[in-house]
Parts: sequence; structure tokens; C-alpha cells
Amino acid sequence: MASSAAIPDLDRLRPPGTKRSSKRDLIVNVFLKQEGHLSADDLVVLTKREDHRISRATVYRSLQWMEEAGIARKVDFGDGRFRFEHSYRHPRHFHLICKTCNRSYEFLSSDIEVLVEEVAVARAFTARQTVVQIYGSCDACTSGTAAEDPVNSELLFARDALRIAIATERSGMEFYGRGVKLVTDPRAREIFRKLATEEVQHLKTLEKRYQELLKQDARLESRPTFLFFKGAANGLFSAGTEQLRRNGVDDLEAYRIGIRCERGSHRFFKRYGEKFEDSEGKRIFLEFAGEEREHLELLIREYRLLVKKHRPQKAGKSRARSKPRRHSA
Amino acid sequence: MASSAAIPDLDRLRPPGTKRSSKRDLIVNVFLKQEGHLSADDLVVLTKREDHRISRATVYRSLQWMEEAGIARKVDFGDGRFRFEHSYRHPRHFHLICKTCNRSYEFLSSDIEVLVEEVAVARAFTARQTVVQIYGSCDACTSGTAAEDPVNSELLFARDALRIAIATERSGMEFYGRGVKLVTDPRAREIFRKLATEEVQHLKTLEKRYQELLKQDARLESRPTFLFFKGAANGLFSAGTEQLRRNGVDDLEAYRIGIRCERGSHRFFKRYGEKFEDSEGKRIFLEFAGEEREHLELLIREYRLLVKKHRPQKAGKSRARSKPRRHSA
DNA sequence: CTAGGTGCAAATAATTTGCAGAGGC
DNA sequence: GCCTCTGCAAATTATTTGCACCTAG
Repeated sequence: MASSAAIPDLDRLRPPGTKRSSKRDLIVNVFLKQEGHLSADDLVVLTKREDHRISRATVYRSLQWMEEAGIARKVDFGDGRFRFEHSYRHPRHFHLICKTCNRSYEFLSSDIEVLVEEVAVARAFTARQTVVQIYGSCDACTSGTAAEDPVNSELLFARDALRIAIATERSGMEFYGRGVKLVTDPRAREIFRKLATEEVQHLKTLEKRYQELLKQDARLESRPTFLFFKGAANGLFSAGTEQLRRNGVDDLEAYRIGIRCERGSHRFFKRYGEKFEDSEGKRIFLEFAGEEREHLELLIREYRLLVKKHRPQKAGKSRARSKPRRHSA
Repeated sequence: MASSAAIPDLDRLRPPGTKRSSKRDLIVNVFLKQEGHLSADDLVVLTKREDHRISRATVYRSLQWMEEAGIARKVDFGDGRFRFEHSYRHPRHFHLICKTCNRSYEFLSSDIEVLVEEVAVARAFTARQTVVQIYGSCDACTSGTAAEDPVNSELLFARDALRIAIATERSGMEFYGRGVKLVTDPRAREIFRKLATEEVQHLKTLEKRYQELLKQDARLESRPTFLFFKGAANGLFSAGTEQLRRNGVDDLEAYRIGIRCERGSHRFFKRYGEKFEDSEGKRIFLEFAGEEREHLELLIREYRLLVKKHRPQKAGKSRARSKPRRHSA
């Protein structure tokens, strides 16, 4: 199962001051043809199969080179030797490591990343890299069923990014749809209507894209979650819609809720989009972040206008809070 | 800074079929006198200082023995050699690892543990152990200030357990206090009053205990958070109190909110309490879990009585939900 | 032509092991 | 006395390095 058998712009990745060589090319290709996490020795064996005159030292040296080039990532599963996994077009992730069959599975959790960041801040620690490894026994080993062969995490990431984007779009649609019925100011109603129809448009585009993604690998749809993000699972606007449902939400409050939702989703998509290497998932996130930002700006503009209209005496930015903030312990 | 210089019941821990030996006793004592994470070589050096005739192999063998005995825990910081940390009366934890000074710092996050469990469930993975390591640069190295010497994590854990318990007690007090004013049924009012005064009593006990803990190590109060648990940071009843504040809460609903809070805190304290080795923190958690359970049972009993009183026609357990449940994606 | 790249064998580094003697129960 | 513990030296494992030769740019 070749995952990303060839790298189109490999020359671009070549670390400065290094030359090309047929041996290393072979080793790199053998590595790229594999999936999952190989030890240096695995790679030696695989390479020797193609050309037995390649020495162990060269494989080690090529592995270092690939790390520098951003093709390979060194991971430590605590068994006394390092493994290497693809890092080109392969999202950062965490690991589930089965001690029975020694297979490892990848996942990513934005929720965990957020908490890790909070811990780092609380401890005044500048985090550069986080390792999360769950050791235990995998489904296949526990239940005795056959293990599914792995699907490229890059695709799974794109799938989950799209699912989140779609859920957000859907909840956004619902939010603005409800907003239209709720707000009283005619201009505000117009704005909400505009945003609602925009969400419908986006939703269609995203769903088409999702269908196209599925064509790349039919197994994609049935695989378990790769990207865990509770907050976005139901769409980032569902909390907002919930708030609209409550009584006593006036136009300004509706705007504020919208602003909060758009800001939250803009931040989420931007932040995660930026973290990743070039990938479909990254593109989805960043495009989405852009859209949310536009909405956000529009909402803020309109909110300010409406504030002025209601109390033209005060031009300053007096921010009204809907709820008092809580302090963390 | 001896952390737990001697282990009272070391004989109890001795793995079966092993004999006592003066050499190993010495190595174990040297290990226990240290704080933090030592490499095998560190321990060799330290041991040779006491008795230079002790060989490297014996130190390695003793380290294995200590692991089996539950005195030492092997940790891998990815630099090609294992470290060992105390595991007797030392809570499981995660690590912040400074790549500049090679010091490491401990923390625990129930929040992260919960998420990790959710990931494991979603992937049908049976988790046995979780490693969370944040690599980067510590406060001392980044800001150039002197590093504080480490405080025993067992004590920090107890401190944070107590702080959480106190916060929960406080919020519980507030909850029942508000409940007394709110409920209309005389018996319900009596129950809420009883619980409110109980919380006040517990609070006093806990605060005394907290003061006693501080006496053990004066630096304890000023150290940063060891145990991160957002949900409990403001007390597990604060969400409930918030709900009481809203209009339209009748007696039954007040009971239901109370039940939800008590159940949540019971679960939290029980679950975390059970996970730990014998320790002050564990005891605090388990005692607390017991108290919450009693309250929980009382509330459930009273709730059922009140339900019967209101609609005596239906005796079955018709569970009313205050809100529809959300589905996760 | 010159700075990499490569193979081989030797070096390193952390940890383990075989073996013969010492010591606990 | 038997079984475990210990020291020493040798073995093991993963990885790196020195050096002479090869090859790309």
C-alpha cells in the first residue's frame, strides 16, 4: 500500500550542501513506499532486498538526511530503538501503541493539544514538541479480529477536517437561519439572511469536496476518527444556536453570540491550519478560517453600527458582557 | 532534600523469592535519598561514593528489582537512556522536559486523562499506560531566573486534591444555601438546609487539614499547579448553582441538579482516588467520594419521594430529562 | 577538481549476561 | 545446603565514526 510513493518536489527538500546519490535515492524510495513506523533495521532489510551492497551505515546516514529534509520523523516507542515515520505531507500526531503486536496507530486531538498548552502556560514552560503515547492492546489483538490495514493519515486528517468544516457550516446555517427570524432590526435581518445563504453555498461546496475525497480511498469513510475535537464535533455554532433559543436575546446579543462563534471557529481553523505542513487538511482549515474571518469582520462592523444607532451619545467602545467571567483556580 | 528517605514497609514490597542483601539495601537507600529522575549511571556514581566496590551490574540489577518492588519507575525521555523516578508514594504523572537544562517537571491532568480515555474507547484500544511529555524550555532557562528546587509531588498532589475538595465543598455550600431559599416543599427545604450545614462542617475540616499539610513544607503553597482539573477548579457545584440562579427551577429540578452535581463529584473523586497508590491525596479523594455518595443517595431518595407526592398515580421510574442529550459526531 | 557520499570495520554507549565465588535463610 | 546476590569481564544491541575510496557537480 504505497502511501505517497513519490515526492514531486523532492529536490526542493534536499538540505543545502548535500549532493544527490543513487544509493540514497534508492533508500529514500524504499522508505517512502512503506507505511507506518519502521526501525532503522527494517529499512536495512528492505533496502538490501533491492541492492544488497548497501551498507547499514548508509541507511543510518540516509535516515538522518531524511530527517533534515523533512521526509522522516524519528519516534521513540520506548523499546530501545527509534522508529521512523513519514513526515512529508503527514500530519503531526499522537500514538496508540499496541504492546502485543507492536503495531502503532495514529490520532490527533486538538482537545489534548489545547490542554497541553494550558499546562505549559501555567508552568511558564515554552513547549516545542509534545509526545502523547497510549500503550496497551489494540482492537485486533484484544478481540482477535483481523487488523484493518492502515489508511494514510493525511487523508484521514483531510476527511476529519472536512467533517468538522461541514458540521460547522451546518450549525452556522442553523444559527443564522434562526437569527433571521429573531432579530428585529431590518438591516440586521438582512445581514443574517445573507450569512445564512452563504453558509448554504459553502456547505454544498464542502460536501462535494468530501465526496471527491472519498473517491481517493473507499475505505476512508469507515475508518475511526483521526482528529478528535469535541468542541467542533457538533459544529462551532451549536452552542450559539442554543443561546439564541433562550428567551431574551436582543439584536445586539445575537450579534455578540455570532461574533463569539465566528471568532471561535476562525481561531480554531486558523490555528490548526497553520500548524500543519502543506496538505489538503491544512488548505481546508485555512480557507475556512478566511471565510470565518470575513464573517467575523462583517458582524463586528454591523454590531458597532447597531450599537451607535441604539445609544448614539456614547461613541467609545463600551463592551457589554453577557456573563461575568469565571476565574480559574 | 530527602523526599521519602525511608520506606517503612519495605519488607512488604520485596518481590517473592528475593533475598535481602546489604549491597542492594545501600543502593535502594541511595536511590530513595535522591529526588527527581536519575539515570542508571547517576545512581552508579552516587552509590560508588558510599562504597566504591559496588559494581555497575549490581546497580542495574537493583534497579530492576526496585521496579518490581514498585519503588522505582523507568521513564524514557528519548535521549537514549532510561531514567528512574520514585514510584512508592509518588503519584503517576506526566512530564515537562527541558531540553536546555535537562531538568524535568511533573504534572498531572485529569482533563488530559479523560480525553485520552475517550480516544482509547473510540479506537477500541485497551489502554494500560499513557505517556505525556512536553519538550521545550523551562521557566528558569527561558527567563534566566534561578530554578526552584523541586517539592515532592506526593505533597503537591495532596495539596491540589485538598484545594479541589475545598472548592467543591464551597460550591456545594453555596448550592445548598441557594437551594434552601428556592425550594418550596418544607421537607425539601429541610434536606437542603441539612446538606448546607454539613458542607460547612466539612469545609472547616478540610481547611484545617490544608493548614496542616502546609506545615510539612512551607514552599508548598507557592508552587504552581500539579494537578490540572478544569472541571473541578471552581468546585463541581458551580455549574449547578448557576442553574439554580436561572428562573423556573422547581423543587424537582433542584433535586435533579443536585443529584447531577453529587454524582459528578462522587465519580470524579472515586475514580481518581482509586487510580492512585496509597497516599494522602488518595485518601482525601476517597473520603470525599464517600461523602458525596451519601449525599447522592439521600438526594435520590428524597427526589423519588417528592416525585411520588406530586404524581402518586405513576409509581414507576419515569426519568424526566431537563435537556435533550447531544450526540457526539 | 573538490566536497560530499559510501563501505567496511572499529568505536561508543547503555544495558545485559555467564560464570565463579560470597552470602542470606 | 540451596538458592540468590555480586563482581568482573565479555556479550549484546542500536547507533555512530574514522578512513580510504568513489562520485556528482
